Order: sequence, then structure tokens, then C-alpha cells
Amino acid sequence: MSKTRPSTSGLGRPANPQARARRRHQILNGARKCFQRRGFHASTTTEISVEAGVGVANLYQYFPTKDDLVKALIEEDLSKDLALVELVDQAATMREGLEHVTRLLASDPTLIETTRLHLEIHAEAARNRELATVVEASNARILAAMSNLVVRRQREGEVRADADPVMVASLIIALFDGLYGQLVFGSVDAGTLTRAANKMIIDAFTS
Amino acid sequence: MSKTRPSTSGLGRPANPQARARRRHQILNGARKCFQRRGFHASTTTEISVEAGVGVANLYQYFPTKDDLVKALIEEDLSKDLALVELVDQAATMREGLEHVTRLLASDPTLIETTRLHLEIHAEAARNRELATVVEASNARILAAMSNLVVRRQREGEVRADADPVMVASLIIALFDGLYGQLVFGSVDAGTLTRAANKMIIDAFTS
Amino acid sequence: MSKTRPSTSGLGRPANPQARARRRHQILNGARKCFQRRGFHASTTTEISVEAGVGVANLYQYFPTKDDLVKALIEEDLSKDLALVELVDQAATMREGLEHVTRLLASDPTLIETTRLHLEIHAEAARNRELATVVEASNARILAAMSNLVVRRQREGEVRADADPVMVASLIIALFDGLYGQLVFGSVDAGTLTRAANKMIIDAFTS
Amino acid sequence: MSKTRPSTSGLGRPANPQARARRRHQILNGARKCFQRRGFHASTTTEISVEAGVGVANLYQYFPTKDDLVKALIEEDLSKDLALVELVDQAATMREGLEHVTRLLASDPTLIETTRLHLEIHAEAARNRELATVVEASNARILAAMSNLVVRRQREGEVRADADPVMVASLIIALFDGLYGQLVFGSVDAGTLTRAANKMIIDAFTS
DNA sequence: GATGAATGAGGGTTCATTCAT
DNA sequence: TATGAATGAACCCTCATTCAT
Repeated sequence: MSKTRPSTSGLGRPANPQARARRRHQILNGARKCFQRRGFHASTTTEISVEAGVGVANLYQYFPTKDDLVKALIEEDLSKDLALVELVDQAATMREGLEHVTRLLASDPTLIETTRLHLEIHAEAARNRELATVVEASNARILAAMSNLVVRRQREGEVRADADPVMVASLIIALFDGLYGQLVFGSVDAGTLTRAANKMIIDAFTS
Repeated sequence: MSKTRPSTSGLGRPANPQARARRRHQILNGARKCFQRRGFHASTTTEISVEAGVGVANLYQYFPTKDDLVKALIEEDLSKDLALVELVDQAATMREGLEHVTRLLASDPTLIETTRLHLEIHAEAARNRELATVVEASNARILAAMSNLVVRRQREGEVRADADPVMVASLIIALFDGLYGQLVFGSVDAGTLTRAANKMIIDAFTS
Repeated sequence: MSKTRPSTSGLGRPANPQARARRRHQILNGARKCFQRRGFHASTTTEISVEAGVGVANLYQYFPTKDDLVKALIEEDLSKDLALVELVDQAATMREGLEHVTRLLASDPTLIETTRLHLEIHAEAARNRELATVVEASNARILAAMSNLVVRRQREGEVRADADPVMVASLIIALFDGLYGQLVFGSVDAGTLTRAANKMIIDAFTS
Repeated sequence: MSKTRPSTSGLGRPANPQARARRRHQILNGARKCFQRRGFHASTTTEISVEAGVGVANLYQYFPTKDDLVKALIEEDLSKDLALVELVDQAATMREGLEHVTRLLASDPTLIETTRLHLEIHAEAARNRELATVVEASNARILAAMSNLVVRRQREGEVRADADPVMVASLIIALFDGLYGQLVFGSVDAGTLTRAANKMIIDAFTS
């Protein structure tokens, strides 16, 4: 019953951390493709291993269970969202930042697939306490970053001083979340929609 | 030698349509409870039958497959959203309508569970063409209703005349979609959040 | 995660206890054949189901796990041993009882296979606390029965009064256990061996 | 273009046979510990390698398969039993020999573990022709040694002349086999039991 | 010779669905 | 119609064994 994983020590070929990291990515990328194509539940470990170009059992040397694979992927994906917020912050004004980032997203050909994965992540997290924790932590980090950004823009006079920065941040995030969610099913064009969203934000929150 | 299957229904007694409809609801309600509690995939047909208080096999006399059960439930749920839009329309102003409905939702103790189910529905639909059609049709109906509402409020002067009603409708829907999605993971209070959302909408779209 | 096994109640076809009992035996017999032929570990659930003439999944409606199958079989087998002791007790003298039973065993064409299964049972129980309990309980019952028998034969004067009945019982059981164990590998004839064993017992313990 | 595999062993350095033998023992001892602790089937090659302090692959340079490991261990263990018989023979009388050896065994703290392994060996051999041969050969050797011993004790007048020496030997072995087997599950004390067994043997076979 | 990494066949178990009553 | 019992395809994961260094 006790899982014995022999230590890395010994005299022979040393464990190569670089090779391990490369393998890990290889597997994770295979998993991402499968998950985007068919979802978490429909993707079998065999499919993933084929897509990743490794043997099934090899998966389990990097991720103890299929769920851990999912979790690792989610962590990867969520940190991308944080990067987007930081990108908004780097522009001269919030308005320009939003426009820049939304243009970037709208031109991403994998946007729909990425969004689909997001949907699944949330659905999955809604049933899985451990994943929920990961998502919540990520949301909290993103909200904090966005709030900070808003505070700065308030000091600079771009955002109205009487608005609660956390609320502003929450609403902006919610708006885009909902928007990209609709993209998967709706028929409206992403560019048009995001431009309208930016305008809405500016109209509502800037002085 | 044709198989004689002695009909137990006797003397041409017609299947009682009312009884059928009742059973159907009974099953659907059992399914909803299970789906909300554990999700689509984790809910087994046996669990559902137990929750509904019927035998497993009986399920299949009302729904050819488990997926059809899911589909029926989705249709039921989506039509509730449409009802909400119509409820907004019945208030004197859009502002009041939004406030009324969001207050209604915020006080619904099953809101989180309902939202969870929504998440699952969308995730499921993202992988299943047939379901996607159902969701898209529902979204289209809701968007149309909301757009009409906006048009009327524009004529009445509440909503700015220079705004594209479809865009306004889309953004409002997206905002609430995103908001309720966040509710499942985030820690912000529903009431505070929806009030802020209503204000944002008013600030952005009314003159 | 919670195993829901729908209750037997309801209006439809009632659970038929006789049919269930029959199925249970059918499965258990299939399992016995497999276990005797290939051992516990080498026997797959699929093999067992084929041998029993049922579907794999049906196994699990009667035995929650493969281990429970093993356990049920062990219980069945161990109770047979107890019956043998009782058979010894029914003869006019212990000597005649032993001779009768050993003759019976020696003429049993499945003796070797049965003994093989016994070997496996003990090996398995040596690693499995739960099974060990079952075996220990069985051993205790058999030892008690045998001890009682010895006490009676002491009162009747057949067995020496100065012998500890529990020890006598233990030794007799051990002797036959060891003997039948040897049968599987050794080349000596079962009849000759058991006759010699009976004589040894008589020489050692009767006055 | 023959594959050039640069031999690391260089200049024809002969494999050091002593080092090989040491490694072999090292591995075998690791295997024994694992097998005693968890049994043959539950012990994985990885566990064994960890316990032995070598890499997994290294196992296969000494034992072509896991079964060979088992086989080697069995051979080692069985030869110990033969040594015990010889020890009995070295005493002045059979009675003293038995008493000496049983005292020796009863004081061995690893007796139970060793016996457990014996159980597994027999169970395994009952399904595996190759192992059965090993066990049978060992049994035959032990039986022969014991028979010889009995013959000698008959000549010396200790054992009754009218007893078939092979039968006597068989019964003695069977008795102890059965006894030690019971030790694993039963609750009786080893010392008491073996003393009673010795008495039984003396009562039954000596004049 | 020795090592850690990789493999694929196969095992136990689950579950949507069908059958017999 | 409604039921409990039965089914078989498929899934996740393990492990003896091999590979590359």
C-alpha cells in the first residue's frame, strides 16, 4: 500500500531535471489539446498519452492521477489570466490598456478553444473542492491586481474617485468573463463586442 | 408463431397523459437535484432513479438516454432565464426592473446551486453540438427579448438613443453571467455586487 | 462517492430471494473452479464471470469486491472442515470415526484441488487481516469441536485420561493438515499415509 | 557500420565473481524482507530494489524474471529445512534431537514470518509446475534424510522395528508442518505445542 | 555493471443501457 | 407501465520488464 518511489540518489545516471521539465510540458501540452477538443471527462488517459507521444504509464511518473493533470493545467491557464491584467496595467491609460489587451485576445485564433477550456475548468471546480481552491486563489490574485490597477488610475484621475475599486475590478472581470463565455455560443463578433465592452467600462467608470 | 406479449394495460386503456406528465416531472426533479449536487458526469442513472423514487429502467421510458435527460433539464432551466428578462420588462423603468430582478435572485437560497448547474450546462454544451444548439437558441431568444426591451426604453428616453440595442443587451447579459459565475468561487457578497452592476449599467447606458 | 443501492421496495417485480441465492451459488462455484485451477491472483474477474456464466458486472451485485468473493468462498470451505469433525464424532469410537472420515477423503477425487485451495486460503490469510480473522474463527470452532470429541472419548475410556484434550485435538488437526499439504507435492499414496496417521494417533493417545 | 558500444568495463576486466555473489545476496535479502512483509504478489520489483538498495534494472542482471527471484529464494529456504533434519540426527537420541530442534525453532523470533513465507511458497508451488518441482525435490531430500535417521534409530532400538521408516518420517514431517502452519493463525503457544508433539511422536513410535 | 526513465499489456471496477417479469 | 437484475464496453491505474546513458 505504501508507494515507494526510489530516491534519486545512487551512482548511475543522475535524474536530469531539464529532461524531466521538458517531458512534463510535453505531457501537459498533449493533455491540453485533448481537453480542449473533448473535455476533461471524455479525454482518456490513453488518448492523452498518444497525443503527448508517450506511454500511458509515463503519465503517472509526472502526475499521480488524472486529476492532478487537470489541476496542473488549470494552474498554468489561470496564471495566463493574471498576465493579461498586468498587461493592461502597462499601458499609458486604463482605456488604452483594455483596448490593447482585448485586441490581442480577439486576434487570438485559439480564443474559442481556450474559452471552452475555461468553461470546463469552472464547471469542474464547482464540483471539486481542491480545484475550487485553486480557482479561488487565482481569482483572488487577479482581483487584487485589477483593484490595484484601478486604484492607480483613480489617483491619476482616469477613474472616478467615488467608485469602489474592488467593485470596479469585479465588474470589469465579470463583464469579460461573461463576454467570452457568450462567444462560444453566440453569433456576435468578438471584436465588436469587446469594443462595446470597453466603451461601457469607460462610460461607467471614468470621469 | 408471433410472440404474444399479453398487454398488461388491458382493454385498450389509453396511457394517461396526465400521469405521464407527472412522472416526467418527478424524474426531472430527481435529476436536477442529483445534477446540482454532483454534476452531470458524477450522477449515475441509478442515483437519479433513487432520488426520483422510480426504478432505473423507468427512466428510459421517458428519456431515451441520459443525455436526453440532461437536454430536457437544460431546456427547462434556460426558459427560466427568459422569464427573468420578461420580468425586467414589466417594471416601470429598466432601472427598477433590474433592481427588482436582481433583488429576487440575490434572495434565492438556491442561487449558487442553480449557477453551478449553469456552469455545467455551458461546459457540456461546449462539447456537444446538439446541446450547443439548444443553448444557442435560448441565448438568441433571451438576447432578442432583451434587445426589444432596450429599444422600448430608448423610445421612452431612459436608455441613450445612440447605443446599439443589441450591444447593450449583450453587455448586460454578459455582465450578469460573469457576475453569477464569480459568485460560485469568489467571496464577494451577491447583493453588493449586483447593486454595483445595476449602477454600472445605468451609468453607462442611460442619459 | 456514496454507493446508492436502491432499496428493494417499490411496486414492480419483487426481488426474488431464491433466484438471488441461486445466482450467488452459481457465481461462487465459478469462482471456486477458477481459484482451484489458477489461484486467487491469477484468476481475473472476467475469467470468473465466464466460468460462472454471467456478465462481469453481475459479479459486483453479489460481491462488492473480488476480495469479498474470496472471503465468501473461504467461509464456505472452512465450514466443510467443521462438518468433517462432526462426522468423526458420530462413529462408535474415535478410531472408527477417523478411519471413516479419512477413507472418505482419500476417495474424494477433488481432494488435491481442494487442498490446493486450502493452501492458497492460508497463504492469503497470512497477509490479510480480515481473512485471517475468518480463518482464526474457523480454526477455533474446529478446535473446540475436536476437543469436545476428545473429552467424550476420554470419559468413554478410549482416549488416555492423562492427555490434555486441547493438545490432542491440536495435534490431530495439525497432523492431517500437514499430511494433506504434503499430498500436493509428495509422491506417497493418500490411503497408505492416512492409515498410518490413524495408527499413529491411536498408538499415541489411546490406552 | 556495426554499432560500436564502447565497453565501459575496459581492457577485458573480468566481472568480479565475488562482487557478483555479494550483490546477489544483497538482492535476495531485500526480496526476502519484502516477501515476508507483503507476500510475493504484493511485493513489486521496485519495492524489492529499494529494500535491497539497488536500482530496479539491476535486479534483472541477476535474475531474469521476478519468478526467478522467487525461485532462488525458495531454494535457499528449503535447504534450511534439510539442515534442521540433519541437526536432529546429530543428537544422541531422536528424542533429544527433536527436543533440541523444536526448542531452537520456538525461540526463533522470526518463526512466524518464516512460516508465512513457507505458506506462500507452497501456495505458489501449487500453481507453478517449475516451482512444484523444486519443492518436490526438496521434500524428497528431506524425507530421505529423515527416513535414514529413523532407520538408524530403529537399529539402535529407539524406534520400534515394526514401523515403516518412510511412514514415520512422513508423519513426523507432516505433524510439524501442520503445527507451524497453525501457529500463524491459532492462539496456542509454540513451546507447549511442540513439546506435546514430541511426546506424541515418542509415544507413537518408540518402544 | 548500474541507473532512472519509459513502456504496454492487463487488472479490477463502474455505469449507461437492456431484459424478463 | 414499472421493476430489479443483468450486461459488456470502457476507464484509470499498476507493474514486470526494457531502454538509454
